[in-house]
Formats: sequence, structure tokens, C-alpha cells
Amino acid sequence: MIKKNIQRIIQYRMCLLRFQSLGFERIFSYTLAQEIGVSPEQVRKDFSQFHLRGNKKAGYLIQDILDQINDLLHKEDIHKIIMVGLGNIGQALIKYKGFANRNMQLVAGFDIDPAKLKKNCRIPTFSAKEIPVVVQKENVHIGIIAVPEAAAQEVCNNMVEAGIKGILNFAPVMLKTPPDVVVQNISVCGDLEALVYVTEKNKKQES
Amino acid sequence: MIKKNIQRIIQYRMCLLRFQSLGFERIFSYTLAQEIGVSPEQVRKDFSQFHLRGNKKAGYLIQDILDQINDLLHKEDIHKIIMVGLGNIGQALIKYKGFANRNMQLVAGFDIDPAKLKKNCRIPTFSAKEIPVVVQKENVHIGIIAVPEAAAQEVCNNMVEAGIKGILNFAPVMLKTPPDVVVQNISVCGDLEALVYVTEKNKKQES
DNA sequence: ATTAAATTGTTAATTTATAAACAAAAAGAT
DNA sequence: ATCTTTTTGTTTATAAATTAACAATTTAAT
Ligand SMILES: NC(=O)c1ccc[n+]([C@@H]2O[C@H](COP(=O)([O-])OP(=O)(O)OC[C@H]3O[C@@H](n4cnc5c(N)ncnc54)[C@H](O)[C@@H]3O)[C@@H](O)[C@H]2O)c1
Ligand SMILES: NC(=O)c1ccc[n+]([C@@H]2O[C@H](COP(=O)([O-])OP(=O)(O)OC[C@H]3O[C@@H](n4cnc5c(N)ncnc54)[C@H](O)[C@@H]3O)[C@@H](O)[C@H]2O)c1
Repeated sequence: MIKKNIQRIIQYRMCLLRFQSLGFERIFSYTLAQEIGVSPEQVRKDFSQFHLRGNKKAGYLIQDILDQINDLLHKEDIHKIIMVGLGNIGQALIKYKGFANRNMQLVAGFDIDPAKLKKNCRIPTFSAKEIPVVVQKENVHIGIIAVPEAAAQEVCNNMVEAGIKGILNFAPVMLKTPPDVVVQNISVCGDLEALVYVTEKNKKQES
Repeated sequence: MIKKNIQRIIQYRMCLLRFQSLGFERIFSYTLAQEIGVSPEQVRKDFSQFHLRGNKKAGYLIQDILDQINDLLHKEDIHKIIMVGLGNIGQALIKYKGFANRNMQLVAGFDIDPAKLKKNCRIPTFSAKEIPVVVQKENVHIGIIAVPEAAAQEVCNNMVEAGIKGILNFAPVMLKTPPDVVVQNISVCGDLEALVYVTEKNKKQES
């Protein structure tokens, strides 16, 4: 549902940061394209759509493009995120150190199981009942759902009620939300099943 | 890169199983559509493309469609999967109980850190050097990469060399593989950044 | 038996996304 | 100073995906 071009812009950004850290000041559409596995025309088209301009014959000025992409992605702010469900996935995300690099911060975790709240976490944890209080106090707009399938829709409803506008969902269900709330699904099993399908198909085609 | 229609077929399957477990024998394109958030025409088109036939006025026979989708997705076999990287994400996946339901089995984990191999896991763990041995012995085609960005491409190369044909990649890099090896990326941070972009845009449009 | 209602399945239309083509500009070479 | 090469940015073309339209068929009702 989220446009492909913005997803690529996010990838270009990571790639530009990597090239910059390697000491490059400029980059060509061709290089960027190769790195993220698209055509150079796709890169130029994406850049054009977001008014990211380069220099003929001299390519793109990395710092300049990065500044503009950072603007687009609101990288001037740190974006607060809550997570509901402190099981396997929830704990893995809490331990993850990579959010800060990308201007995001997990500000609170929630669970219904009091045992899960006792673990000494890097972030404060609360009973799931506290979702509305914390969301409103901290002014959070993004939430992650890492609860079992059976609880996901209810948790989602509570998040929406509390004011969350974007949800990253690990549970294998399609959540129902009002039109102003966007959901992004992560489907580990679904992706694996798709890989099985494609690899088996390739195998057959060879023979 | 993987076709959208097969991804939806995978979703339909989960939905059909749920309806079946609720006692339903038949289902309409409209119901299925609503559940996974597409139009009924989309459902019928997808079904048509995979030759999944229903009955006019009586909808689709759930068991019948499931049998055929199971065939398509090779659900007659259990698909073996290896995982490289036994850190936060790796551990979360190892503890996950949901693979068996979907005819998939994590058969081995790998890491370069000997400390990670000592943890008493539900699956056997090996030094990363053993990847080719285990992959060939167990005849595995699918692998998961859950190592840091800096190690991902090398691990990928080793997997490909060993005979892996499909990779689920959690590291925030675009892996380079030969054309007969398919990669599916999971990008938690990227998805969150996309959510930030969309929610901020929606916010602006309202005002 | 006939008619009406409901639902599929296919074809056509539209939209979106990707790829190709090429003119324009900039840099460098002659 | 002119010509050549390179690379962007836009325009045009192609392909993929979604939506709409509608005939065909089945069931149920009259
Ligand atoms: N772990 C994986 O590798 C994996 C893989 C694919 C999909 N998933 C999906 O991700 C989700 C989480 O998986 P997991 O392995 O972390 O599960 P888990 O069972 O380890 O953790 C779920 C947590 O959610 C909490 N919870 C349950 N109901 C709740 C509620 N109403 N409010 C707040 N918290 C609640 C539980 O107490 C538990 O701590 C599941 O939907 C699962 O299907 C996980
Ligand atoms: N944990 C998260 O929530 C999260 C979120 C987004 C992205 N990711 C990405 O997922 C990947 C894994 O994240 P993590 O948090 O589990 O990292 P982690 O550091 O906890 O675990 C990585 C594991 O890989 C092992 N490793 C390193 N090099 C290896 C090699 N060459 N061969 C085999 N094993 C090797 C390490 O010993 C370690 O055990 C990273 O690329 C990370 O950027 C993780």
C-alpha cells in the first residue's frame, strides 16, 4: 500500500550514507542503481519525482541529496515508537541498537503478562492497559504489534483509540483500521513460503 | 520481485484455514476479499490465474481450494530451513513455534561466535564454517540471514556456494546473488521509516 | 416452468510501475 | 573555440497490476 518509490528513497539514503562514510562526495545514478538492484533510469525517475537534482556529467552531490531526503523523511526529529508484546520478537527488537542511527526511538514496551514486565529492559515497560496514557503523554504516532495472532486486532484497536497512526504488524493477520491509520505487515512465514514457491518453480524450469 | 499474486495466494490460504476451523465449508470471493483487504474481483482474478475454480452462486469450496493451494505451495513436503546468525533476531526465530504449522522446519543454526553455539537451543547449532556440510547433507534450499550488515554479503556468498536457492534477509543491505537465487528482504527500520513518512504526510494533508 | 437474484470467471479498461529513448547540459579533449 | 563524451532529466513506450464490466450459470422463489 505504501508507494514503492518512497521505499526506494529510504534505500537510497542508506546507500548514500555508506558511500559518504567511504569518503565519496558524488555519486552517479548508475552506481546507486547497481547497489540497490534497480536500473539507473529508475533512480533518476525516483529522484525526479522527489525533485532531487544532480549535475549533468557530474552526478549527484551526496550531501545535497541526503539533506533533501532527510527533510522528506523528517529526519530532523526523533520518532518515538511503542511496542506491544514483549515475547520473542518484542525482546529482539528491544535489544536492537540500530534504531538510534535512523532517528527512531523505542520509548515504551507493553505486555499483559506481568512476568514480561519484570525483565530488566533498556526501555520502560508497562501493562497493556497503560497504552493510551503513555501514547498520549509521550505523543507517539507509531507502534509495533508483536503479540499472538489472537490478540492482534484487539491490541490494534487499542492503539488506534490511543492515537497511533502507523502500525508495524508482526502477527499473521490483516488488521482492520480506519483509513487514516496505515499498517505495514511483516510476514516472516509468508515470505518463506513465497521463497519455497519460487525456488521450487525455478527447480522445475531447469529440468 | 516475487509476484504479488502468489503472495496473496499465501494469504488466502491462511484465511481459508481460519474459516475452515470455524466450521465453514464454503466461502465467497467477497468474504475473502474483505478479510485480506482487497477487492472481490482481485480474489477471483487471482484464483482464475491459478485455475482455482468455484461454483456460481455457491462460492468456493474451502477444502477444494485449500487442496489446490497446498499443491501449488508444495505443502506435501516439510521444507527445511537454516539460519545464520544467532543473535537477537536469530534467537527469536529459533524460539518461534509457528513454523511447523506451515510445513517448515528450522533444521540448523550457525554463528561464528562460539558463545552463541552453547546456548541450549531447540535446534542443533554449528560453526558458520559448517554451512556447506549441513546444507548438502540435509539438502536444504532455504536460508535466513540474521547477521550484522557487515557480514551479510559474505554469509550470503557462502550460502549460495553451498546450494541455497532462496534467502530471507534481515540485514539492511541488498545482497548480490546469481539469477537463480531469490532474496526476500525484511526491513524493520525501513518499514518504520516508511510509516513515519506516510503518517506525517497524512497529518499535513488534514491540516 | 419461468423468473429473479446471486456469484463466478473472463474480457476490457484503467491505472500504476518500469524500461527505453533521447535531447540538453556540462566537462574535458583537441 | 569547437567537438566529443558523459550523465542527467524528461518524455515516450512497454509491461504489470488493479479495477470495472458483464455474460454465463446456478440456485431459489414464484
Ligand atoms: N518469533 C518469531 O520468529 C515469529 C515469526 C513469525 C511471526 N511471528 C509473529 O509475531 C508475533 C509475536 O511472536 P512471538 O514469537 O514474539 O510471540 P510470543 O508468544 O513469544 O510473545 C507474545 C507476547 O505478547 C503478549 N501478549 C499476549 N496478548 C497480549 C495483549 N492483549 N496485550 C499485550 N501483550 C500481549 C504475551 O504475553 C507475550 O509476551 C506473533 O503473532 C507471531 O505469530 C513471530
Ligand atoms: N534485532 C532487531 O530488532 C533488528 C531490527 C532490524 C534489523 N535487524 C538486522 O538483523 C540483523 C541481525 O540483528 P541482531 O539484532 O540479531 O544482531 P546481533 O548482533 O544480535 O546478532 C548477530 C549474530 O550474527 C553473528 N555473526 C556475525 N558475523 C557472522 C558470520 N560471518 N557468520 C555467522 N554469524 C555471524 C554474531 O556472532 C551474532 O550472534 C542485523 O543485520 C540487523 O541490522 C535487526
